[in-house]
Amino acid sequence: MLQVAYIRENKDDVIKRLSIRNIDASQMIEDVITLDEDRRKLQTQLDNTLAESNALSKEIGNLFKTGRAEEANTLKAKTTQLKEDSKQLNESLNAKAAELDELLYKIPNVPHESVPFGTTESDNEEIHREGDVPKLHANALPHWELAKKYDIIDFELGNKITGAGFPVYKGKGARLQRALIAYFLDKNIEAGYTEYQLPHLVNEASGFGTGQLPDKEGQMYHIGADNLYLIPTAEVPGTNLFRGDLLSESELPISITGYTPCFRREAGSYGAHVRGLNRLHQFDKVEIIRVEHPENSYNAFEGMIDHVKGILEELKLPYRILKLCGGDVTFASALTYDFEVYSTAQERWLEISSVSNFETFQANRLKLRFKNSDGKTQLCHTLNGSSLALPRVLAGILENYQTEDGIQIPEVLIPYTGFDKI
RNA sequence: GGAGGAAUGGCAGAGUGGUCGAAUGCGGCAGUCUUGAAAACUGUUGAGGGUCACACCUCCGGGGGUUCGAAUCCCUCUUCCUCCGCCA
Repeated sequence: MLQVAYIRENKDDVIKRLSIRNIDASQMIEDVITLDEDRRKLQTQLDNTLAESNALSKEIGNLFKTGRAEEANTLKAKTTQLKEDSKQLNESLNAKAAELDELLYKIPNVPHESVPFGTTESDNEEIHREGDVPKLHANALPHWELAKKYDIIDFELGNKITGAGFPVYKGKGARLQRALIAYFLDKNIEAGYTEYQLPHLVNEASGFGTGQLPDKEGQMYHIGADNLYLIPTAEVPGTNLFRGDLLSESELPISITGYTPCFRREAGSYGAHVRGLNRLHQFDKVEIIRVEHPENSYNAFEGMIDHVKGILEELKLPYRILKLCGGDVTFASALTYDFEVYSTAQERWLEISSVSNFETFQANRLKLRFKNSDGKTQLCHTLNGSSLALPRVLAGILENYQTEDGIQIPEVLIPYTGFDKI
């Protein structure tokens, strides 16, 4: 959520930069400013009314104490009207504030100045490409065929016990999966991240904190009986760890990593290009999360990009990095780079990581602040990225490392798997 | 799941109807002393809104209520602790 004070002071700039997302926010911004003015006027009126009745109450107390009950009772009568006024003012104030909040929830983050204009993913800007696409043998298969051939992932079993999009990993498939998780976590720890094990269910307040609620409610699985949500990403519990905190400057930066399963409803997305591991309702992911000093957040962002690059290069997977255009950058993000691995057998790129700087957008909702060197409280910047999302990395490995007589295991993973071939 | 107790500032902990945004201790910050540091001493130290700055307003787990007035009384929710039951 953008800060009202920021909108007020940078009105034209906010409108201009939101236009990079291909939206005309001028009316919304005007409305925010008007609503905010109204809200402050009501607040002042309410404050004055309360001040008056506070003063009267104090006087009444004194009168009672000095035994002048009659005078006190006269004053009491005067408070009735004030009470009525403040009640009404309070109601209008709440209504106005709710209206303002509702509008603010609808305004996406202001993109970073480097974000290119664009309307769809075809306008994303490729900024880096690395690794050679292997030449596969004539009988090369897509990963869902390989999974069946080597009996390492069973999609039908998942259908039986849960439904589509809940694969069952078996034997070496399960071990490879576990190896990847351990390898990613170790790489992250080596880079200075602290490992966390996080809850897989979160409450409503957490959903609001990172921005999944109220807008994207339909993307999360909801447990009605307990009013909890299954996490769509470790970002939600991981970032909400710091909700409401007022940190000292010396506590920054905070860098954490965690492995969690992720649950996404992905309503309506069925078809050829979501086959196999390409899109699932449950998948595993290792996430990196940072809470940063605003002055350092873009350094941190670059560091996260280099870190993910390093992992992909060790795995020797061909990948590219896209800078997302205004139309594709997510609601809460100011700048997002996507990593994609080339799936040789499918002849297409698969997104395996998304690294974002949210600047103060999440921190404002989370009330995540720090005390700066001047002793002033200031919002932190939050960032996160996948390192990495498992299924598509697995798809990439299976497809790119396949040979006529089996699938090679990337060298760095062998110590984790305990075998070098499937 | 049943019975009881509790929730106060960064932490510990007092406060049971007005003078309480809140004693005291620890911690933090600044200063004195010191070559420097420690110790000691002195001062200072919650958050949000509002204002040019003051004033002023809100916040004692969340929400609601009683009262002229609530940290304090009532209702409700959440969380924690103790005991019992169940259990990986």
